Amino acid sequence: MAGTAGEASGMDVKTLCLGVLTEGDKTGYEIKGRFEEAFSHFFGAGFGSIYPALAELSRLGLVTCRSVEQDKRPDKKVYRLTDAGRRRLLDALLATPPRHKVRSEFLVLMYFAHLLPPAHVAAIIDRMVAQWAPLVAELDRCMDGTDMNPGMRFAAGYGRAVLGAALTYVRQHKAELIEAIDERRELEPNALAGE
Amino acid sequence: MAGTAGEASGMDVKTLCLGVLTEGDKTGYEIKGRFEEAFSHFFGAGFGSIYPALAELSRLGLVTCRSVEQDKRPDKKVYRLTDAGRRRLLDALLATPPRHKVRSEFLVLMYFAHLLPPAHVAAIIDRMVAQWAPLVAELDRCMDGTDMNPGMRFAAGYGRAVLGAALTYVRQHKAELIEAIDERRELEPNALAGE
DNA sequence: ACCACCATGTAAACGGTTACATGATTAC
DNA sequence: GTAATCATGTAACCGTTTACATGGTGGT
Repeated sequence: MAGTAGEASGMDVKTLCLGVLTEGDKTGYEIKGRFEEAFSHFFGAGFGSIYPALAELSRLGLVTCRSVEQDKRPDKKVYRLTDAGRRRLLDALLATPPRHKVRSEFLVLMYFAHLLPPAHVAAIIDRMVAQWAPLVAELDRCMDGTDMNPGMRFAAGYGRAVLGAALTYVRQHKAELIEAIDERRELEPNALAGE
Repeated sequence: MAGTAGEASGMDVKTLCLGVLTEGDKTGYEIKGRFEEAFSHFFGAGFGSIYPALAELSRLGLVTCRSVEQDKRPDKKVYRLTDAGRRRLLDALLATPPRHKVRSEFLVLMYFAHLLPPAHVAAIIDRMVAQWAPLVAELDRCMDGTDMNPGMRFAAGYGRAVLGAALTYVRQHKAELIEAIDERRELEPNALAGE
Protein backbone atom coordinates (compact mmCIF):
# COMPACT_ATOMS: atom_id res chain seq x y z
CA MET A 1 0.00 0.00 0.00
CA ALA A 2 1.98 3.02 1.20
CA GLY A 3 0.51 6.28 0.12
CA THR A 4 -2.65 6.62 -1.88
CA ALA A 5 -1.75 4.72 -5.01
CA GLY A 6 0.37 1.60 -5.35
CA GLU A 7 3.89 2.93 -5.63
CA ALA A 8 6.88 0.64 -5.34
CA SER A 9 7.11 -0.16 -1.66
CA GLY A 10 7.27 -2.94 0.88
CA MET A 11 4.53 -5.50 1.13
CA ASP A 12 2.35 -4.77 4.10
CA VAL A 13 -0.25 -6.60 6.11
CA LYS A 14 -3.05 -4.76 4.32
CA THR A 15 -2.06 -6.19 0.96
CA LEU A 16 -1.74 -9.67 2.43
CA CYS A 17 -5.24 -9.36 3.85
CA LEU A 18 -6.61 -8.41 0.44
CA GLY A 19 -4.75 -11.40 -0.92
CA VAL A 20 -6.22 -14.00 1.42
CA LEU A 21 -9.67 -12.52 0.87
CA THR A 22 -9.43 -13.56 -2.81
CA GLU A 23 -9.80 -17.09 -1.44
CA GLY A 24 -13.22 -16.20 -0.03
CA ASP A 25 -14.86 -14.16 2.72
CA LYS A 26 -13.16 -14.38 6.08
CA THR A 27 -13.11 -12.97 9.60
CA GLY A 28 -9.98 -11.42 11.07
CA TYR A 29 -9.50 -14.52 13.13
CA GLU A 30 -9.68 -16.76 10.07
CA ILE A 31 -7.25 -14.54 8.18
CA LYS A 32 -4.77 -14.96 11.00
CA GLY A 33 -5.25 -18.72 10.65
CA ARG A 34 -4.49 -18.60 6.92
CA PHE A 35 -1.39 -16.52 7.62
CA GLU A 36 -0.20 -19.25 9.93
CA GLU A 37 -0.98 -22.12 7.56
CA ALA A 38 0.18 -20.62 4.33
CA PHE A 39 2.61 -17.79 4.98
CA SER A 40 4.19 -18.42 8.32
CA HIS A 41 7.51 -19.51 6.85
CA PHE A 42 7.94 -16.34 4.82
CA PHE A 43 5.69 -13.68 6.30
CA GLY A 44 4.45 -13.07 9.83
CA ALA A 45 1.58 -11.05 11.25
CA GLY A 46 -0.33 -11.04 14.51
CA PHE A 47 -3.77 -9.83 15.55
CA GLY A 48 -2.20 -6.55 16.50
CA SER A 49 -1.52 -5.78 12.85
CA ILE A 50 -4.38 -7.65 11.18
CA TYR A 51 -7.34 -6.04 12.96
CA PRO A 52 -6.16 -2.46 12.38
CA ALA A 53 -5.33 -3.35 8.76
CA LEU A 54 -8.85 -4.66 8.20
CA ALA A 55 -10.39 -1.56 9.75
CA GLU A 56 -8.32 0.62 7.45
CA LEU A 57 -9.21 -1.43 4.36
CA SER A 58 -12.86 -1.10 5.31
CA ARG A 59 -12.46 2.65 5.67
CA LEU A 60 -10.89 2.79 2.20
CA GLY A 61 -13.74 0.80 0.67
CA LEU A 62 -11.44 -2.02 -0.40
CA VAL A 63 -13.38 -4.55 1.65
CA THR A 64 -16.92 -4.64 3.00
CA CYS A 65 -17.70 -5.79 6.49
CA ARG A 66 -20.79 -7.67 7.59
CA SER A 67 -21.48 -8.42 11.25
CA VAL A 68 -22.73 -11.90 12.06
CA GLU A 69 -24.40 -12.47 15.40
CA GLN A 70 -23.37 -15.52 17.34
CA ASP A 71 -24.77 -16.86 20.54
CA LYS A 72 -22.35 -17.06 23.40
CA ARG A 73 -19.57 -15.46 21.41
CA PRO A 74 -18.82 -11.91 20.35
CA ASP A 75 -20.14 -10.94 16.94
CA LYS A 76 -18.13 -12.08 13.97
CA LYS A 77 -17.09 -9.57 11.34
CA VAL A 78 -16.93 -11.19 7.96
CA TYR A 79 -14.89 -9.28 5.40
CA ARG A 80 -15.34 -9.44 1.64
CA LEU A 81 -13.15 -8.04 -1.11
CA THR A 82 -14.73 -5.30 -3.24
CA ASP A 83 -13.93 -4.68 -6.90
CA ALA A 84 -11.86 -1.69 -5.85
CA GLY A 85 -10.04 -3.96 -3.41
CA ARG A 86 -9.31 -6.48 -6.11
CA ARG A 87 -7.93 -3.76 -8.35
CA ARG A 88 -5.85 -2.34 -5.52
CA LEU A 89 -4.45 -5.77 -4.71
CA LEU A 90 -3.36 -6.19 -8.30
CA ASP A 91 -1.76 -2.74 -8.37
CA ALA A 92 0.04 -3.43 -5.12
CA LEU A 93 1.27 -6.82 -6.32
CA LEU A 94 2.51 -5.39 -9.62
CA ALA A 95 4.29 -2.58 -7.80
CA THR A 96 5.96 -4.76 -5.17
CA PRO A 97 9.66 -5.30 -5.75
CA PRO A 98 10.51 -8.96 -5.04
CA ARG A 99 12.63 -8.63 -1.91
CA HIS A 100 13.73 -11.59 0.14
CA LYS A 101 15.18 -10.86 3.53
CA VAL A 102 16.46 -13.18 6.18
CA ARG A 103 16.91 -12.03 9.74
CA SER A 104 18.62 -14.78 11.62
CA GLU A 105 19.68 -14.50 15.21
CA PHE A 106 20.65 -18.14 14.83
CA LEU A 107 23.30 -17.37 12.22
CA VAL A 108 24.58 -14.41 14.22
CA LEU A 109 25.06 -16.76 17.14
CA MET A 110 26.86 -19.25 14.91
CA TYR A 111 29.05 -16.46 13.55
CA PHE A 112 30.22 -15.74 17.09
CA ALA A 113 30.34 -19.40 18.10
CA HIS A 114 34.00 -19.15 19.07
CA LEU A 115 33.01 -16.79 21.89
CA LEU A 116 30.51 -19.25 23.37
CA PRO A 117 30.77 -22.52 25.33
CA PRO A 118 30.75 -25.41 22.82
CA ALA A 119 27.92 -27.12 24.72
CA HIS A 120 25.79 -24.01 24.32
CA VAL A 121 26.47 -23.90 20.58
CA ALA A 122 25.58 -27.59 20.28
CA ALA A 123 22.32 -26.99 22.16
CA ILE A 124 21.38 -24.14 19.85
CA ILE A 125 21.95 -26.25 16.77
CA ASP A 126 19.91 -29.11 18.22
CA ARG A 127 17.13 -26.69 18.94
CA MET A 128 17.04 -25.44 15.37
CA VAL A 129 17.02 -28.99 14.01
CA ALA A 130 14.17 -29.89 16.34
CA GLN A 131 12.29 -26.83 15.12
CA TRP A 132 12.88 -27.39 11.43
CA ALA A 133 12.37 -31.14 11.12
CA PRO A 134 8.62 -31.11 11.81
CA LEU A 135 8.21 -28.10 9.53
CA VAL A 136 9.66 -30.06 6.63
CA ALA A 137 7.22 -32.87 7.34
CA GLU A 138 4.36 -30.37 7.43
CA LEU A 139 5.35 -28.85 4.10
CA ASP A 140 5.52 -32.32 2.58
CA ARG A 141 2.02 -33.09 3.80
CA CYS A 142 0.82 -29.72 2.59
CA MET A 143 2.06 -30.42 -0.92
CA ASP A 144 0.06 -33.64 -1.17
CA GLY A 145 -3.14 -31.58 -1.06
CA THR A 146 -5.01 -31.19 -4.33
CA ASP A 147 -6.76 -27.95 -3.45
CA MET A 148 -3.72 -25.77 -3.96
CA ASN A 149 -3.18 -23.30 -6.74
CA PRO A 150 0.16 -23.24 -8.57
CA GLY A 151 1.59 -20.34 -6.59
CA MET A 152 0.93 -21.95 -3.22
CA ARG A 153 2.57 -25.08 -4.50
CA PHE A 154 5.59 -23.16 -5.72
CA ALA A 155 5.98 -21.29 -2.43
CA ALA A 156 5.55 -24.46 -0.37
CA GLY A 157 7.98 -26.36 -2.59
CA TYR A 158 10.48 -23.55 -2.23
CA GLY A 159 10.17 -23.66 1.53
CA ARG A 160 10.56 -27.41 1.52
CA ALA A 161 13.69 -27.29 -0.68
CA VAL A 162 15.37 -24.56 1.30
CA LEU A 163 14.51 -25.95 4.72
CA GLY A 164 15.71 -29.36 3.62
CA ALA A 165 19.03 -27.89 2.53
CA ALA A 166 19.34 -25.99 5.80
CA LEU A 167 18.68 -29.12 7.85
CA THR A 168 21.15 -31.20 5.87
CA TYR A 169 23.82 -28.53 6.12
CA VAL A 170 23.42 -27.98 9.82
CA ARG A 171 23.40 -31.71 10.61
CA GLN A 172 26.48 -32.33 8.48
CA HIS A 173 28.54 -29.46 9.86
CA LYS A 174 27.61 -29.45 13.52
CA ALA A 175 30.44 -31.74 14.67
CA GLU A 176 32.97 -29.84 12.55
CA LEU A 177 32.00 -26.53 14.12
CA ILE A 178 32.01 -27.83 17.67
CA GLU A 179 35.43 -29.43 17.25
CA ALA A 180 36.85 -26.29 15.71
CA ILE A 181 35.71 -24.04 18.54
CA ASP A 182 36.91 -26.60 21.07
CA GLU A 183 40.42 -26.40 19.61
CA ARG A 184 40.29 -22.62 19.59
CA ARG A 185 39.45 -22.72 23.25
CA GLU A 186 42.63 -24.65 24.01
CA LEU A 187 44.74 -22.28 21.92
CA GLU A 188 43.24 -19.01 23.11
CA PRO A 189 41.66 -19.54 26.49
CA ASN A 190 39.11 -16.83 27.05
CA ALA A 191 38.43 -16.22 30.71
CA LEU A 192 35.22 -14.38 29.96
CA ALA A 193 33.61 -17.19 28.03
CA GLY A 194 33.44 -19.65 30.90
CA GLU A 195 30.22 -21.08 32.19
CA MET B 1 20.33 -5.59 24.76
CA ALA B 2 16.81 -4.53 25.74
CA GLY B 3 16.64 -3.27 29.27
CA THR B 4 19.62 -2.98 31.54
CA ALA B 5 20.77 -6.57 31.75
CA GLY B 6 20.81 -9.20 29.04
CA GLU B 7 17.32 -10.72 29.21
CA ALA B 8 16.06 -13.03 26.52
CA SER B 9 15.22 -10.72 23.64
CA GLY B 10 15.83 -10.04 20.01
CA MET B 11 19.31 -9.41 18.72
CA ASP B 12 19.83 -5.76 18.08
CA VAL B 13 22.31 -3.62 16.24
CA LYS B 14 24.11 -2.77 19.48
CA THR B 15 25.02 -6.40 20.13
CA LEU B 16 26.17 -6.83 16.55
CA CYS B 17 28.40 -3.79 16.92
CA LEU B 18 29.98 -5.24 20.04
CA GLY B 19 30.47 -8.44 18.08
CA VAL B 20 32.31 -6.93 15.15
CA LEU B 21 34.45 -4.94 17.55
CA THR B 22 35.86 -8.24 18.89
CA GLU B 23 37.63 -8.41 15.51
CA GLY B 24 39.50 -5.20 16.30
CA ASP B 25 38.94 -1.46 16.67
CA LYS B 26 36.75 0.08 14.04
CA THR B 27 34.95 3.25 13.00
CA GLY B 28 31.22 3.32 12.40
CA TYR B 29 31.87 3.39 8.72
CA GLU B 30 34.06 0.29 8.89
CA ILE B 31 31.48 -1.52 11.00
CA LYS B 32 28.93 -0.88 8.30
CA GLY B 33 31.40 -2.36 5.84
CA ARG B 34 31.78 -5.52 7.92
CA PHE B 35 28.00 -5.81 8.19
CA GLU B 36 27.82 -5.79 4.42
CA GLU B 37 30.64 -8.29 3.90
CA ALA B 38 29.84 -10.75 6.62
CA PHE B 39 26.22 -10.40 7.71
CA SER B 40 24.34 -8.97 4.78
CA HIS B 41 22.66 -12.26 3.91
CA PHE B 42 21.22 -12.74 7.39
CA PHE B 43 21.20 -9.37 9.12
CA GLY B 44 20.85 -5.84 7.84
CA ALA B 45 21.72 -2.47 9.32
CA GLY B 46 22.30 1.00 7.91
CA PHE B 47 24.13 4.07 9.20
CA GLY B 48 20.87 5.27 10.67
CA SER B 49 20.96 2.46 13.21
CA ILE B 50 24.71 1.96 13.60
CA TYR B 51 25.72 5.48 14.61
CA PRO B 52 23.06 5.85 17.30
CA ALA B 53 23.90 2.33 18.55
CA LEU B 54 27.56 3.25 18.87
CA ALA B 55 26.72 6.45 20.72
CA GLU B 56 24.58 4.49 23.15
CA LEU B 57 27.27 1.83 23.69
CA SER B 58 29.74 4.59 24.41
CA ARG B 59 27.36 6.15 26.92
CA LEU B 60 27.02 2.76 28.63
CA GLY B 61 30.78 2.34 28.85
CA LEU B 62 30.73 -0.80 26.71
CA VAL B 63 33.03 0.77 24.13
CA THR B 64 35.52 3.59 24.25
CA CYS B 65 35.75 6.19 21.54
CA ARG B 66 38.91 7.86 20.35
CA SER B 67 38.82 10.69 17.80
CA VAL B 68 41.41 10.58 15.06
CA GLU B 69 42.10 13.76 13.15
CA GLN B 70 42.32 13.47 9.41
CA ASP B 71 43.20 16.11 6.91
CA LYS B 72 40.53 16.97 4.39
CA ARG B 73 38.04 14.59 5.97
CA PRO B 74 35.89 14.78 9.06
CA ASP B 75 37.43 13.28 12.18
CA LYS B 76 37.25 9.52 12.49
CA LYS B 77 35.85 8.01 15.64
CA VAL B 78 37.53 4.74 16.39
CA TYR B 79 35.65 2.51 18.77
CA ARG B 80 37.18 -0.14 21.03
CA LEU B 81 35.47 -2.81 23.09
CA THR B 82 35.90 -2.47 26.86
CA ASP B 83 35.98 -5.41 29.28
CA ALA B 84 32.45 -4.53 30.33
CA GLY B 85 31.49 -4.55 26.66
CA ARG B 86 33.03 -7.97 26.16
CA ARG B 87 31.10 -9.31 29.15
CA ARG B 88 27.88 -7.70 27.95
CA LEU B 89 28.35 -9.20 24.51
CA LEU B 90 28.70 -12.63 26.02
CA ASP B 91 25.64 -12.16 28.21
CA ALA B 92 23.61 -10.94 25.25
CA LEU B 93 24.77 -13.81 23.07
CA LEU B 94 23.95 -16.39 25.76
CA ALA B 95 20.51 -14.84 26.30
CA THR B 96 19.58 -14.62 22.62
CA PRO B 97 17.02 -17.20 21.50
CA PRO B 98 18.07 -18.58 18.10
CA ARG B 99 15.30 -17.20 15.89
CA HIS B 100 15.40 -17.40 12.14
CA LYS B 101 12.90 -15.31 10.26
CA VAL B 102 12.33 -14.93 6.57
CA ARG B 103 10.36 -12.04 5.17
CA SER B 104 9.91 -12.60 1.52
CA GLU B 105 7.90 -10.35 -0.70
CA PHE B 106 9.15 -12.59 -3.49
CA LEU B 107 7.34 -15.64 -2.12
CA VAL B 108 4.20 -13.63 -1.44
CA LEU B 109 4.24 -12.62 -5.08
CA MET B 110 4.73 -16.24 -6.13
CA TYR B 111 1.87 -17.29 -3.85
CA PHE B 112 -0.44 -14.95 -5.74
CA ALA B 113 1.12 -15.72 -9.13
CA HIS B 114 -2.23 -16.81 -10.56
CA LEU B 115 -3.47 -13.23 -10.20
CA LEU B 116 -0.59 -11.78 -12.21
CA PRO B 117 0.38 -11.75 -15.88
CA PRO B 118 2.63 -14.76 -16.57
CA ALA B 119 5.26 -12.55 -18.18
CA HIS B 120 5.45 -10.50 -14.99
CA VAL B 121 5.90 -13.63 -12.89
CA ALA B 122 8.63 -14.85 -15.24
CA ALA B 123 10.40 -11.50 -14.99
CA ILE B 124 10.30 -11.61 -11.20
CA ILE B 125 11.83 -15.07 -11.11
CA ASP B 126 14.55 -14.06 -13.56
CA ARG B 127 15.32 -11.07 -11.38
CA MET B 128 15.73 -13.23 -8.30
CA VAL B 129 17.99 -15.66 -10.13
CA ALA B 130 20.09 -12.77 -11.40
CA GLN B 131 20.34 -11.48 -7.84
CA TRP B 132 21.21 -14.79 -6.24
CA ALA B 133 23.67 -16.26 -8.71
CA PRO B 134 26.48 -13.75 -8.06
CA LEU B 135 25.86 -14.06 -4.33
CA VAL B 136 26.53 -17.78 -4.48
CA ALA B 137 29.77 -17.09 -6.32
CA GLU B 138 30.74 -14.52 -3.70
CA LEU B 139 30.09 -16.94 -0.86
CA ASP B 140 32.19 -19.57 -2.59
CA ARG B 141 35.07 -17.13 -2.90
CA CYS B 142 34.58 -16.05 0.67
CA MET B 143 34.95 -19.62 1.90
CA ASP B 144 38.31 -20.07 0.20
CA GLY B 145 39.78 -17.48 2.56
CA THR B 146 42.00 -18.80 5.33
CA ASP B 147 41.46 -15.90 7.72
CA MET B 148 38.03 -17.02 8.81
CA ASN B 149 37.08 -18.38 12.18
CA PRO B 150 34.89 -21.51 12.38
CA GLY B 151 31.66 -19.60 12.99
CA MET B 152 32.07 -17.36 9.95
CA ARG B 153 32.77 -20.44 7.90
CA PHE B 154 29.68 -22.18 9.22
CA ALA B 155 27.46 -19.17 8.55
CA ALA B 156 28.88 -18.65 5.07
CA GLY B 157 28.55 -22.36 4.29
CA TYR B 158 24.96 -22.28 5.47
CA GLY B 159 24.22 -19.32 3.24
CA ARG B 160 25.87 -21.05 0.33
CA ALA B 161 23.90 -24.29 0.83
CA VAL B 162 20.55 -22.57 1.23
CA LEU B 163 21.03 -20.11 -1.61
CA GLY B 164 22.17 -22.94 -3.86
CA ALA B 165 19.03 -24.90 -3.03
CA ALA B 166 16.86 -21.84 -3.65
CA LEU B 167 18.46 -21.22 -7.02
CA THR B 168 18.12 -24.83 -8.10
CA TYR B 169 14.50 -24.98 -7.01
CA VAL B 170 13.50 -21.76 -8.70
CA ARG B 171 15.25 -22.64 -11.94
CA GLN B 172 13.69 -26.11 -12.02
CA HIS B 173 10.15 -25.00 -11.27
CA LYS B 174 9.86 -21.75 -13.16
CA ALA B 175 8.48 -23.28 -16.36
CA GLU B 176 6.04 -25.45 -14.41
CA LEU B 177 4.63 -22.42 -12.59
CA ILE B 178 4.31 -20.27 -15.67
CA GLU B 179 2.53 -23.03 -17.59
CA ALA B 180 0.16 -23.68 -14.70
CA ILE B 181 -0.90 -20.06 -14.40
CA ASP B 182 -1.24 -19.81 -18.17
CA GLU B 183 -3.73 -22.67 -18.10
CA ARG B 184 -5.62 -21.11 -15.22
CA ARG B 185 -5.94 -17.96 -17.26
CA GLU B 186 -7.69 -19.82 -20.04
CA LEU B 187 -10.03 -21.53 -17.61
CA GLU B 188 -10.87 -18.53 -15.44
CA PRO B 189 -10.26 -15.38 -17.44
CA ASN B 190 -9.77 -12.51 -15.04
CA ALA B 191 -10.51 -9.14 -16.59
CA LEU B 192 -8.69 -7.34 -13.81
CA ALA B 193 -5.39 -9.13 -14.30
CA GLY B 194 -4.84 -8.02 -17.88
CA GLU B 195 -1.80 -6.07 -18.98
C1' DA C 1 30.28 15.86 -15.38
C1' DC C 2 29.20 12.17 -12.44
C1' DC C 3 29.63 8.46 -9.42
C1' DA C 4 31.76 5.88 -5.72
C1' DC C 5 34.24 6.21 -1.56
C1' DC C 6 35.24 8.17 2.85
C1' DA C 7 32.98 10.04 7.16
C1' DT C 8 29.35 11.37 10.67
C1' DG C 9 25.30 12.39 12.37
C1' DT C 10 19.83 13.85 13.22
C1' DA C 11 14.80 13.54 12.96
C1' DA C 12 10.57 12.10 11.46
C1' DA C 13 7.78 8.50 9.77
C1' DC C 14 6.38 4.04 9.58
C1' DG C 15 5.02 -0.34 10.82
C1' DG C 16 5.17 -4.38 13.62
C1' DT C 17 5.32 -6.62 18.24
C1' DT C 18 3.65 -7.05 22.76
C1' DA C 19 0.79 -6.36 26.43
C1' DC C 20 -3.59 -5.33 27.92
C1' DA C 21 -8.73 -6.05 28.18
C1' DT C 22 -12.80 -9.46 27.90
C1' DG C 23 -15.11 -13.84 28.00
C1' DA C 24 -17.59 -18.30 26.79
C1' DT C 25 -16.82 -23.25 25.13
C1' DT C 26 -14.84 -27.69 24.73
C1' DA C 27 -11.56 -31.19 25.40
C1' DC C 28 -7.81 -33.47 28.29
C1' DG D 1 -8.00 -27.23 36.74
C1' DT D 2 -5.76 -26.05 32.55
C1' DA D 3 -5.15 -25.25 27.97
C1' DA D 4 -6.75 -24.44 23.40
C1' DT D 5 -10.18 -22.46 20.31
C1' DC D 6 -13.13 -18.88 19.05
C1' DA D 7 -13.53 -13.71 18.73
C1' DT D 8 -12.25 -8.57 18.65
C1' DG D 9 -9.95 -4.74 19.56
C1' DT D 10 -6.60 -0.71 21.68
C1' DA D 11 -2.35 1.54 23.04
C1' DA D 12 2.24 1.92 24.20
C1' DC D 13 6.62 0.68 22.81
C1' DC D 14 10.41 -0.28 19.99
C1' DG D 15 13.47 -0.39 16.38
C1' DT D 16 14.31 0.17 11.52
C1' DT D 17 14.10 2.79 7.40
C1' DT D 18 14.45 6.95 4.90
C1' DA D 19 15.38 11.47 4.12
C1' DC D 20 18.00 15.24 5.26
C1' DA D 21 22.49 17.76 6.07
C1' DT D 22 27.65 18.35 4.76
C1' DG D 23 31.79 17.93 2.01
C1' DG D 24 36.53 16.62 0.06
C1' DT D 25 39.04 12.94 -2.90
C1' DG D 26 39.82 10.07 -6.83
C1' DG D 27 38.59 7.64 -10.82
C1' DT D 28 36.04 7.21 -15.71
